[in-house]
Amino acid sequence: MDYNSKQIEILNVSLKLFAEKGFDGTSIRDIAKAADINVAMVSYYFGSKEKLLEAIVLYRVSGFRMILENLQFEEITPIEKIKKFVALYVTKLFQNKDFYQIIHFEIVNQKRACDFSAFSEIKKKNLLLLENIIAEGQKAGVFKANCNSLLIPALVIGTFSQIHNNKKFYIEMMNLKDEVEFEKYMLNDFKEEITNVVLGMLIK
Amino acid sequence: MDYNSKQIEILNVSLKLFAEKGFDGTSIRDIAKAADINVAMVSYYFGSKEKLLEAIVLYRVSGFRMILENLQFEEITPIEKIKKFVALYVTKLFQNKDFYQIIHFEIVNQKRACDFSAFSEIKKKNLLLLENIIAEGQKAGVFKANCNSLLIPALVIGTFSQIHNNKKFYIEMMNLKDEVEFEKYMLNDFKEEITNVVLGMLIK
DNA sequence: GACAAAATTAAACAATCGTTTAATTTAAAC
DNA sequence: GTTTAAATTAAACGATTGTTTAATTTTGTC
Repeated sequence: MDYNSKQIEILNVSLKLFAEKGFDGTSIRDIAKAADINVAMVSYYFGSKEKLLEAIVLYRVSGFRMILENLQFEEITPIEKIKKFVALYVTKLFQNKDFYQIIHFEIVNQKRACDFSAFSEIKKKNLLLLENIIAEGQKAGVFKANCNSLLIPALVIGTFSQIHNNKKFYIEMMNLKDEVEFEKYMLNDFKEEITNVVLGMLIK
Repeated sequence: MDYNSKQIEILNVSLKLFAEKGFDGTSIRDIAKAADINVAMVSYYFGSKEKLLEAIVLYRVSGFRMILENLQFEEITPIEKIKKFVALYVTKLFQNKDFYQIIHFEIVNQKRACDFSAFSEIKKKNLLLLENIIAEGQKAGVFKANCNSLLIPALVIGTFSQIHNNKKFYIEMMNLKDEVEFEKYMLNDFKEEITNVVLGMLIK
Protein backbone atom coordinates (compact mmCIF):
# COMPACT_ATOMS: atom_id res chain seq x y z
CA MET A 1 0.00 0.00 0.00
CA ASP A 2 1.48 3.32 -1.01
CA TYR A 3 -0.76 6.27 -0.34
CA ASN A 4 -0.42 9.76 -1.78
CA SER A 5 -0.24 12.77 0.52
CA LYS A 6 -3.98 13.40 0.34
CA GLN A 7 -4.81 9.83 1.30
CA ILE A 8 -2.37 10.02 4.21
CA GLU A 9 -4.04 13.26 5.30
CA ILE A 10 -7.40 11.46 5.33
CA LEU A 11 -5.91 8.56 7.31
CA ASN A 12 -4.42 10.91 9.91
CA VAL A 13 -7.45 13.14 10.23
CA SER A 14 -9.85 10.25 10.63
CA LEU A 15 -7.52 8.52 13.08
CA LYS A 16 -7.73 11.61 15.26
CA LEU A 17 -11.50 11.98 14.90
CA PHE A 18 -12.20 8.27 15.50
CA ALA A 19 -10.09 8.45 18.66
CA GLU A 20 -11.88 11.58 19.86
CA LYS A 21 -15.47 10.78 19.00
CA GLY A 22 -15.48 7.10 18.17
CA PHE A 23 -16.02 5.42 14.83
CA ASP A 24 -19.80 5.59 15.00
CA GLY A 25 -19.64 9.10 16.42
CA THR A 26 -17.68 10.38 13.44
CA SER A 27 -19.44 10.97 10.13
CA ILE A 28 -17.77 11.00 6.76
CA ARG A 29 -18.84 14.62 6.53
CA ASP A 30 -16.90 15.33 9.74
CA ILE A 31 -13.83 13.78 8.16
CA ALA A 32 -14.37 15.62 4.88
CA LYS A 33 -14.64 18.94 6.68
CA ALA A 34 -11.56 18.34 8.86
CA ALA A 35 -9.46 17.10 5.95
CA ASP A 36 -10.88 19.75 3.63
CA ILE A 37 -12.04 17.30 0.99
CA ASN A 38 -15.31 16.35 -0.65
CA VAL A 39 -17.46 13.71 1.06
CA ALA A 40 -17.16 11.44 -1.95
CA MET A 41 -13.38 11.21 -1.64
CA VAL A 42 -13.42 8.72 1.22
CA SER A 43 -15.44 6.22 -0.80
CA TYR A 44 -13.40 7.06 -3.89
CA TYR A 45 -10.08 6.34 -2.20
CA PHE A 46 -10.92 3.70 0.39
CA GLY A 47 -14.21 2.17 -0.76
CA SER A 48 -16.19 2.69 2.41
CA LYS A 49 -16.01 4.04 5.93
CA GLU A 50 -15.31 0.60 7.35
CA LYS A 51 -12.56 -0.02 4.82
CA LEU A 52 -11.09 3.32 5.86
CA LEU A 53 -10.87 1.97 9.40
CA GLU A 54 -9.14 -1.15 8.15
CA ALA A 55 -6.76 1.00 6.12
CA ILE A 56 -5.92 3.00 9.25
CA VAL A 57 -5.17 -0.17 11.19
CA LEU A 58 -2.98 -1.64 8.44
CA TYR A 59 -1.24 1.66 7.85
CA ARG A 60 -0.34 2.10 11.51
CA VAL A 61 0.53 -1.52 12.15
CA SER A 62 2.88 -1.58 9.18
CA GLY A 63 4.61 1.41 10.75
CA PHE A 64 5.08 -0.60 13.94
CA ARG A 65 8.39 -1.98 12.70
CA MET A 66 9.72 -3.58 15.78
CA ILE A 67 12.04 -1.16 17.46
CA LEU A 68 11.85 -3.68 20.25
CA GLU A 69 13.41 -6.49 18.24
CA ASN A 70 16.91 -5.02 18.35
CA LEU A 71 16.82 -5.34 22.13
CA GLN A 72 17.47 -9.06 21.79
CA PHE A 73 20.94 -8.54 20.47
CA GLU A 74 22.13 -5.76 22.75
CA GLU A 75 24.87 -6.73 25.15
CA ILE A 76 23.29 -5.50 28.38
CA THR A 77 22.01 -7.21 31.52
CA PRO A 78 18.46 -8.60 31.64
CA ILE A 79 17.53 -5.88 34.11
CA GLU A 80 18.71 -3.21 31.69
CA LYS A 81 16.81 -4.93 28.91
CA ILE A 82 13.59 -4.85 30.93
CA LYS A 83 14.16 -1.17 31.66
CA LYS A 84 14.61 -0.46 27.96
CA PHE A 85 11.67 -2.68 27.06
CA VAL A 86 9.27 -0.81 29.32
CA ALA A 87 10.67 2.58 28.34
CA LEU A 88 10.24 1.83 24.64
CA TYR A 89 6.78 0.45 25.28
CA VAL A 90 5.65 3.58 27.09
CA THR A 91 7.12 5.85 24.44
CA LYS A 92 5.34 3.89 21.76
CA LEU A 93 2.06 3.97 23.65
CA PHE A 94 2.43 7.70 24.00
CA GLN A 95 3.15 8.25 20.33
CA ASN A 96 0.25 6.05 19.21
CA LYS A 97 -2.31 6.73 21.90
CA ASP A 98 -4.99 7.75 19.39
CA PHE A 99 -4.46 4.53 17.51
CA TYR A 100 -4.66 2.44 20.68
CA GLN A 101 -7.80 4.29 21.71
CA ILE A 102 -9.53 3.30 18.50
CA ILE A 103 -8.31 -0.24 18.25
CA HIS A 104 -9.13 -1.13 21.84
CA PHE A 105 -12.65 0.15 21.51
CA GLU A 106 -13.13 -1.65 18.22
CA ILE A 107 -11.75 -4.90 19.61
CA VAL A 108 -14.31 -4.85 22.42
CA ASN A 109 -17.02 -3.56 20.13
CA GLN A 110 -17.17 -6.60 17.90
CA LYS A 111 -19.72 -4.86 15.69
CA ARG A 112 -17.27 -4.22 12.90
CA ALA A 113 -16.13 -7.03 10.67
CA CYS A 114 -12.60 -5.70 10.97
CA ASP A 115 -9.49 -7.85 10.87
CA PHE A 116 -7.11 -7.03 13.71
CA SER A 117 -4.95 -10.12 13.38
CA ALA A 118 -1.97 -8.05 12.20
CA PHE A 119 -2.15 -6.23 15.51
CA SER A 120 -2.38 -9.48 17.46
CA GLU A 121 0.66 -10.84 15.67
CA ILE A 122 2.77 -7.88 16.78
CA LYS A 123 1.58 -8.33 20.34
CA LYS A 124 2.56 -11.99 20.23
CA LYS A 125 6.02 -11.17 18.93
CA ASN A 126 6.55 -8.58 21.65
CA LEU A 127 5.43 -11.11 24.22
CA LEU A 128 7.89 -13.69 22.94
CA LEU A 129 10.71 -11.17 23.16
CA LEU A 130 9.76 -10.38 26.73
CA GLU A 131 9.69 -14.06 27.63
CA ASN A 132 13.18 -14.45 26.24
CA ILE A 133 14.48 -11.58 28.36
CA ILE A 134 12.82 -13.03 31.45
CA ALA A 135 14.23 -16.50 30.77
CA GLU A 136 17.65 -14.91 30.39
CA GLY A 137 17.26 -13.19 33.75
CA GLN A 138 16.10 -16.40 35.39
CA LYS A 139 19.10 -18.26 34.01
CA ALA A 140 21.35 -15.54 35.39
CA GLY A 141 19.66 -16.02 38.76
CA VAL A 142 18.40 -12.45 39.12
CA PHE A 143 14.72 -13.00 38.25
CA LYS A 144 12.12 -15.01 40.15
CA ALA A 145 11.25 -18.45 38.85
CA ASN A 146 7.50 -17.95 38.77
CA CYS A 147 6.45 -14.79 36.97
CA ASN A 148 3.53 -14.34 34.64
CA SER A 149 5.07 -12.60 31.63
CA LEU A 150 1.61 -12.17 30.09
CA LEU A 151 0.69 -9.81 32.89
CA ILE A 152 3.45 -7.31 32.17
CA PRO A 153 2.35 -5.80 28.84
CA ALA A 154 -1.24 -5.80 30.12
CA LEU A 155 -0.08 -3.92 33.18
CA VAL A 156 1.94 -1.35 31.24
CA ILE A 157 -0.66 -0.73 28.52
CA GLY A 158 -3.58 -0.87 30.93
CA THR A 159 -2.15 1.49 33.52
CA PHE A 160 -1.00 3.91 30.83
CA SER A 161 -4.41 3.92 29.13
CA GLN A 162 -6.27 4.20 32.39
CA ILE A 163 -4.34 7.31 33.40
CA HIS A 164 -4.40 8.82 29.96
CA ASN A 165 -8.12 8.27 29.50
CA ASN A 166 -8.80 9.99 32.80
CA LYS A 167 -6.34 12.78 32.07
CA LYS A 168 -8.47 15.48 33.67
CA PHE A 169 -8.94 13.52 36.87
CA TYR A 170 -5.24 12.84 37.24
CA ILE A 171 -4.21 16.40 36.38
CA GLU A 172 -6.40 17.53 39.25
CA MET A 173 -5.22 14.84 41.68
CA MET A 174 -1.54 15.37 40.88
CA ASN A 175 -1.83 19.17 41.00
CA LEU A 176 -0.41 19.57 37.53
CA LYS A 177 -0.90 22.95 35.95
CA ASP A 178 -1.79 21.91 32.40
CA GLU A 179 -1.75 19.14 29.81
CA VAL A 180 1.85 19.88 28.90
CA GLU A 181 2.92 19.06 32.45
CA PHE A 182 0.76 15.95 32.31
CA GLU A 183 2.50 14.74 29.15
CA LYS A 184 5.86 15.40 30.78
CA TYR A 185 4.73 13.32 33.75
CA MET A 186 3.73 10.42 31.52
CA LEU A 187 7.03 10.37 29.65
CA ASN A 188 9.24 10.79 32.71
CA ASP A 189 7.93 10.01 36.19
CA PHE A 190 5.28 7.55 35.05
CA LYS A 191 7.73 5.75 32.83
CA GLU A 192 10.08 5.35 35.78
CA GLU A 193 7.36 4.31 38.23
CA ILE A 194 5.90 1.65 35.99
CA THR A 195 9.37 0.36 35.20
CA ASN A 196 10.00 -0.09 38.91
CA VAL A 197 6.72 -1.94 39.31
CA VAL A 198 7.69 -4.36 36.54
CA LEU A 199 11.18 -4.83 37.98
CA GLY A 200 9.60 -5.46 41.37
CA MET A 201 7.56 -8.26 39.80
CA LEU A 202 10.67 -9.88 38.34
CA ILE A 203 13.70 -9.31 40.56
CA LYS A 204 14.31 -11.76 43.37
CA MET B 1 -35.21 8.34 41.55
CA ASP B 2 -37.42 5.28 41.83
CA TYR B 3 -37.94 3.38 38.64
CA ASN B 4 -40.60 0.80 37.91
CA SER B 5 -39.63 -2.64 36.67
CA LYS B 6 -40.05 -1.68 33.03
CA GLN B 7 -37.77 1.32 33.40
CA ILE B 8 -35.15 -0.80 35.14
CA GLU B 9 -35.39 -3.31 32.30
CA ILE B 10 -34.66 -0.51 29.84
CA LEU B 11 -31.72 0.68 31.96
CA ASN B 12 -30.22 -2.81 32.12
CA VAL B 13 -30.77 -3.66 28.48
CA SER B 14 -29.28 -0.39 27.24
CA LEU B 15 -26.35 -0.70 29.64
CA LYS B 16 -25.52 -4.00 28.03
CA LEU B 17 -26.00 -2.74 24.49
CA PHE B 18 -24.03 0.46 25.05
CA ALA B 19 -21.17 -1.60 26.49
CA GLU B 20 -21.26 -4.00 23.54
CA LYS B 21 -21.74 -1.64 20.64
CA GLY B 22 -21.09 1.81 22.05
CA PHE B 23 -23.55 4.63 22.65
CA ASP B 24 -23.46 5.88 19.07
CA GLY B 25 -23.47 2.33 17.77
CA THR B 26 -26.71 1.52 19.56
CA SER B 27 -30.00 2.86 18.22
CA ILE B 28 -33.14 3.39 20.23
CA ARG B 29 -34.74 0.82 17.97
CA ASP B 30 -32.05 -1.68 19.05
CA ILE B 31 -32.92 -0.99 22.67
CA ALA B 32 -36.65 -1.19 21.98
CA LYS B 33 -36.26 -4.54 20.29
CA ALA B 34 -34.02 -6.00 23.03
CA ALA B 35 -36.26 -4.72 25.83
CA ASP B 36 -39.42 -5.62 23.92
CA ILE B 37 -40.92 -2.13 24.11
CA ASN B 38 -42.07 0.51 21.67
CA VAL B 39 -39.45 2.98 20.39
CA ALA B 40 -41.38 5.86 21.91
CA MET B 41 -41.01 4.51 25.44
CA VAL B 42 -37.40 5.63 25.86
CA SER B 43 -38.30 9.24 25.18
CA TYR B 44 -41.47 8.85 27.21
CA TYR B 45 -39.64 7.57 30.29
CA PHE B 46 -36.23 9.22 30.09
CA GLY B 47 -36.70 12.21 27.79
CA SER B 48 -33.99 11.40 25.29
CA LYS B 49 -31.25 8.94 24.45
CA GLU B 50 -28.62 11.10 26.12
CA LYS B 51 -30.72 11.46 29.26
CA LEU B 52 -31.04 7.67 29.27
CA LEU B 53 -27.24 7.49 29.43
CA GLU B 54 -27.22 9.94 32.33
CA ALA B 55 -29.91 7.90 34.07
CA ILE B 56 -27.78 4.76 33.65
CA VAL B 57 -24.78 6.50 35.20
CA LEU B 58 -26.74 7.86 38.14
CA TYR B 59 -28.56 4.58 38.66
CA ARG B 60 -25.33 2.56 38.76
CA VAL B 61 -23.33 5.09 40.77
CA SER B 62 -26.03 5.26 43.41
CA GLY B 63 -25.68 1.50 43.71
CA PHE B 64 -21.95 1.92 44.35
CA ARG B 65 -22.52 2.24 48.08
CA MET B 66 -19.06 2.01 49.43
CA ILE B 67 -18.41 -1.53 50.50
CA LEU B 68 -14.87 -0.28 50.79
CA GLU B 69 -15.61 2.23 53.51
CA ASN B 70 -16.04 -0.40 56.21
CA LEU B 71 -12.43 -1.44 55.67
CA GLN B 72 -11.31 1.62 57.64
CA PHE B 73 -12.69 0.30 60.87
CA GLU B 74 -11.66 -3.32 60.61
CA GLU B 75 -9.03 -4.40 63.12
CA ILE B 76 -6.55 -5.99 60.74
CA THR B 77 -3.00 -5.15 59.66
CA PRO B 78 -2.40 -2.64 56.85
CA ILE B 79 -1.16 -5.48 54.65
CA GLU B 80 -4.41 -7.36 55.19
CA LYS B 81 -6.33 -4.17 54.45
CA ILE B 82 -4.53 -3.74 51.14
CA LYS B 83 -5.27 -7.34 50.28
CA LYS B 84 -8.95 -6.81 51.01
CA PHE B 85 -8.96 -3.47 49.20
CA VAL B 86 -7.61 -4.94 45.98
CA ALA B 87 -9.82 -8.02 46.24
CA LEU B 88 -12.94 -5.91 46.68
CA TYR B 89 -11.83 -3.64 43.87
CA VAL B 90 -11.39 -6.51 41.43
CA THR B 91 -14.70 -8.06 42.41
CA LYS B 92 -16.45 -4.75 41.86
CA LEU B 93 -14.74 -4.24 38.51
CA PHE B 94 -15.86 -7.68 37.49
CA GLN B 95 -19.45 -7.13 38.53
CA ASN B 96 -19.67 -3.75 36.79
CA LYS B 97 -17.49 -4.30 33.78
CA ASP B 98 -20.20 -3.24 31.34
CA PHE B 99 -20.71 -0.03 33.23
CA TYR B 100 -16.96 0.71 33.31
CA GLN B 101 -16.73 -0.02 29.62
CA ILE B 102 -19.34 2.63 28.85
CA ILE B 103 -18.18 5.26 31.27
CA HIS B 104 -14.53 5.04 30.27
CA PHE B 105 -15.36 5.45 26.64
CA GLU B 106 -17.69 8.34 27.35
CA ILE B 107 -15.11 10.07 29.54
CA VAL B 108 -12.54 10.01 26.73
CA ASN B 109 -15.15 10.76 24.11
CA GLN B 110 -16.06 14.19 25.41
CA LYS B 111 -18.80 14.47 22.78
CA ARG B 112 -21.62 13.98 25.24
CA ALA B 113 -22.60 16.71 27.65
CA CYS B 114 -22.83 14.10 30.37
CA ASP B 115 -22.06 14.79 34.01
CA PHE B 116 -19.72 12.16 35.48
CA SER B 117 -18.84 14.10 38.63
CA ALA B 118 -20.72 11.60 40.83
CA PHE B 119 -18.36 8.96 39.50
CA SER B 120 -15.30 11.13 40.14
CA GLU B 121 -16.39 11.74 43.71
CA ILE B 122 -16.50 8.01 44.43
CA LYS B 123 -13.07 7.60 42.93
CA LYS B 124 -11.73 10.37 45.15
CA LYS B 125 -13.22 8.81 48.26
CA ASN B 126 -11.70 5.43 47.41
CA LEU B 127 -8.36 7.13 46.87
CA LEU B 128 -8.52 8.83 50.24
CA LEU B 129 -9.27 5.52 51.93
CA LEU B 130 -6.29 3.95 50.21
CA GLU B 131 -4.04 6.80 51.30
CA ASN B 132 -5.13 6.28 54.89
CA ILE B 133 -4.29 2.60 54.75
CA ILE B 134 -0.89 3.37 53.25
CA ALA B 135 -0.16 6.04 55.89
CA GLU B 136 -1.10 3.50 58.54
CA GLY B 137 1.33 1.00 57.06
CA GLN B 138 4.08 3.58 56.85
CA LYS B 139 3.56 4.52 60.48
CA ALA B 140 3.81 0.85 61.40
CA GLY B 141 7.08 0.71 59.49
CA VAL B 142 6.02 -1.97 57.01
CA PHE B 143 5.40 0.21 53.92
CA LYS B 144 7.91 2.24 51.94
CA ALA B 145 8.03 5.99 52.56
CA ASN B 146 7.71 7.01 48.95
CA CYS B 147 4.84 5.37 47.14
CA ASN B 148 2.48 6.90 44.65
CA SER B 149 -0.96 5.90 45.91
CA LEU B 150 -2.57 7.40 42.82
CA LEU B 151 -0.91 4.77 40.69
CA ILE B 152 -2.52 1.84 42.48
CA PRO B 153 -6.18 2.13 41.44
CA ALA B 154 -5.02 3.08 37.93
CA LEU B 155 -2.93 -0.07 37.87
CA VAL B 156 -5.70 -2.34 39.13
CA ILE B 157 -8.44 -0.91 36.92
CA GLY B 158 -6.17 -0.51 33.92
CA THR B 159 -4.70 -4.00 34.00
CA PHE B 160 -8.12 -5.54 34.62
CA SER B 161 -9.70 -3.64 31.73
CA GLN B 162 -6.81 -4.31 29.40
CA ILE B 163 -7.06 -8.06 29.94
CA HIS B 164 -10.84 -8.12 29.88
CA ASN B 165 -11.07 -6.04 26.71
CA ASN B 166 -8.68 -8.42 24.98
CA LYS B 167 -10.42 -11.47 26.35
CA LYS B 168 -10.00 -13.54 23.19
CA PHE B 169 -6.30 -12.79 22.96
CA TYR B 170 -5.68 -13.80 26.57
CA ILE B 171 -7.83 -16.91 26.38
CA GLU B 172 -5.62 -18.04 23.52
CA MET B 173 -2.35 -17.07 25.19
CA MET B 174 -3.26 -18.66 28.52
CA ASN B 175 -4.61 -21.82 26.86
CA LEU B 176 -7.97 -21.49 28.59
CA LYS B 177 -10.73 -23.64 27.19
CA ASP B 178 -13.60 -21.13 27.27
CA GLU B 179 -14.95 -17.87 28.69
CA VAL B 180 -16.03 -19.56 31.90
CA GLU B 181 -12.44 -20.52 32.63
CA PHE B 182 -11.39 -16.99 31.75
CA GLU B 183 -13.83 -15.52 34.26
CA LYS B 184 -12.54 -17.94 36.87
CA TYR B 185 -9.01 -16.79 36.13
CA MET B 186 -9.97 -13.13 36.55
CA LEU B 187 -11.64 -13.72 39.91
CA ASN B 188 -8.97 -16.02 41.33
CA ASP B 189 -5.46 -16.07 39.87
CA PHE B 190 -5.57 -12.55 38.45
CA LYS B 191 -6.91 -11.18 41.70
CA GLU B 192 -4.02 -12.79 43.56
CA GLU B 193 -1.39 -11.73 41.05
CA ILE B 194 -2.44 -8.10 40.98
CA THR B 195 -2.64 -8.05 44.78
CA ASN B 196 0.97 -9.23 44.94
CA VAL B 197 2.03 -6.53 42.50
CA VAL B 198 0.41 -3.87 44.67
CA LEU B 199 1.94 -5.30 47.83
CA GLY B 200 5.31 -5.35 46.09
CA MET B 201 4.94 -1.62 45.43
CA LEU B 202 4.24 -0.92 49.10
CA ILE B 203 6.09 -3.36 51.34
CA LYS B 204 9.65 -2.49 52.33
C1' DG C 1 -2.90 21.68 -27.94
C1' DA C 2 -5.46 17.23 -28.16
C1' DC C 3 -6.48 13.27 -25.64
C1' DA C 4 -7.14 10.08 -21.68
C1' DA C 5 -7.04 9.17 -17.00
C1' DA C 6 -7.46 10.72 -12.48
C1' DA C 7 -9.28 13.87 -9.21
C1' DT C 8 -12.92 16.59 -7.54
C1' DT C 9 -17.38 18.38 -7.26
C1' DA C 10 -22.49 19.14 -6.09
C1' DA C 11 -26.47 16.70 -6.04
C1' DA C 12 -29.24 12.98 -5.20
C1' DC C 13 -30.00 8.31 -3.22
C1' DA C 14 -32.29 5.27 0.06
C1' DA C 15 -31.75 4.00 4.78
C1' DT C 16 -31.59 5.03 9.38
C1' DC C 17 -31.43 8.15 13.10
C1' DG C 18 -33.81 10.35 17.50
C1' DT C 19 -38.00 12.35 18.47
C1' DT C 20 -42.91 13.71 18.31
C1' DT C 21 -47.63 13.12 17.27
C1' DA C 22 -52.14 11.66 17.86
C1' DA C 23 -54.87 7.71 18.57
C1' DT C 24 -55.72 3.71 21.32
C1' DT C 25 -55.43 0.59 25.20
C1' DT C 26 -54.78 -0.29 30.02
C1' DA C 27 -55.11 0.79 34.84
C1' DA C 28 -56.73 3.07 38.85
C1' DA C 29 -60.12 5.75 41.56
C1' DC C 30 -64.45 6.86 42.88
C1' DG D 1 -69.83 1.66 35.21
C1' DT D 2 -68.00 6.07 34.43
C1' DT D 3 -64.13 9.11 34.56
C1' DT D 4 -59.29 10.30 34.44
C1' DA D 5 -54.67 9.54 34.06
C1' DA D 6 -50.94 6.61 32.58
C1' DA D 7 -49.10 3.44 29.36
C1' DT D 8 -48.58 1.89 24.79
C1' DT D 9 -48.94 1.95 19.99
C1' DA D 10 -48.15 2.84 14.83
C1' DA D 11 -47.10 6.36 12.00
C1' DA D 12 -44.87 10.27 10.61
C1' DC D 13 -41.39 14.02 11.28
C1' DG D 14 -37.17 16.29 9.67
C1' DA D 15 -32.33 15.58 10.08
C1' DT D 16 -28.41 12.92 9.22
C1' DT D 17 -26.23 8.83 7.77
C1' DG D 18 -22.98 6.28 4.11
C1' DT D 19 -22.82 5.85 -0.62
C1' DT D 20 -23.45 6.64 -5.62
C1' DT D 21 -24.21 9.34 -9.64
C1' DA D 22 -22.99 12.08 -13.38
C1' DA D 23 -20.87 16.24 -14.58
C1' DT D 24 -16.77 18.99 -14.27
C1' DT D 25 -12.01 20.15 -13.44
C1' DT D 26 -7.29 18.97 -13.09
C1' DT D 27 -3.35 16.43 -14.39
C1' DG D 28 -0.13 13.98 -17.10
C1' DT D 29 1.28 12.05 -21.87
C1' DC D 30 2.19 12.06 -26.48
